[in-house]
Amino acid sequence: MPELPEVETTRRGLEPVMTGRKITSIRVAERRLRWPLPADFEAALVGRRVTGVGRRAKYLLVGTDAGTLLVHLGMSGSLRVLAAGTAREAHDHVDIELDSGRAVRFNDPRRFGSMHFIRGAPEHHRLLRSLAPEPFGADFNADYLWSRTRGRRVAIKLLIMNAAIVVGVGNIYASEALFRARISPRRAAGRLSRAEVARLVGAIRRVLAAAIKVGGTTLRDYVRTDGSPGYFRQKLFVYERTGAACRVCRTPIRHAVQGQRSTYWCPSCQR
DNA sequence: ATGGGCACCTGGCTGC
DNA sequence: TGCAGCCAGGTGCCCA
Repeated sequence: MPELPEVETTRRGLEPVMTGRKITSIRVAERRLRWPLPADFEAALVGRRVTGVGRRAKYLLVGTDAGTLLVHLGMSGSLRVLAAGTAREAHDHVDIELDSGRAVRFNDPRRFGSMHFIRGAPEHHRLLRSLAPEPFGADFNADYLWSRTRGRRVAIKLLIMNAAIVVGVGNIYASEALFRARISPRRAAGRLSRAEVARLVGAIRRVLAAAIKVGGTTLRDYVRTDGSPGYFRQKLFVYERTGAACRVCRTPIRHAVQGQRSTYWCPSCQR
């Protein structure tokens, strides 16, 4: 699902709805998420006041006066804002009801998503402490990516999807960023030139920013907090376009599997 | 350390 | 119509 642009779009939808509100009740229909919800999950959250909604990598961090609710959307998760009491549908697993009369509802058909309540500093949580720099952060730059690619034989596409190198780049935006940087996804990371590395840093930033602007990419399950889709799908150059004409040079887009994930690229534009 | 592969889960689509 | 097989925005963990 959701890569950084979809998670950031969700964050922006939740922030004005949740900040300053008190959590009046938590209704759980399914505890078996990627990690089962603990027995004290509801009690830990009820009565807490939300201080803000942040994001780290593809995680949402709902800050409260007593700890942080950590949410991951997995492959198929979404969070929607509804009136409290709206009838539940398939795969609606958790409702967070607020004192405004609204509810934030977690839906996730595949249940690869997760929720945790963290009492201490979230950055020390095991799921967050080893994460690489944010793509929009000053510490993600050409010097950094240059040093992290040297000596690496993995394909560059797999490297930029590695959350120990840079966070937020998933299967769609990895292919799209490499197209925009004119680099073949199959190149060994360590063989990229300095100029190519610099191009790639810029391309990752630009494609993620452009996707955030239009609410992310909806392929199947993802929706924004108001239920509307993201519109970046119309701007994809290569993802899921196997055999179609490259939008730049008309060469048929190619497909291959890397690390058990589909990769798409233009064999003419990308070298 | 690095690289490769599997597992978790449900639904939608294809082809026989 | 039924069903097997394959594919899908992620990532933690295990093995060599």
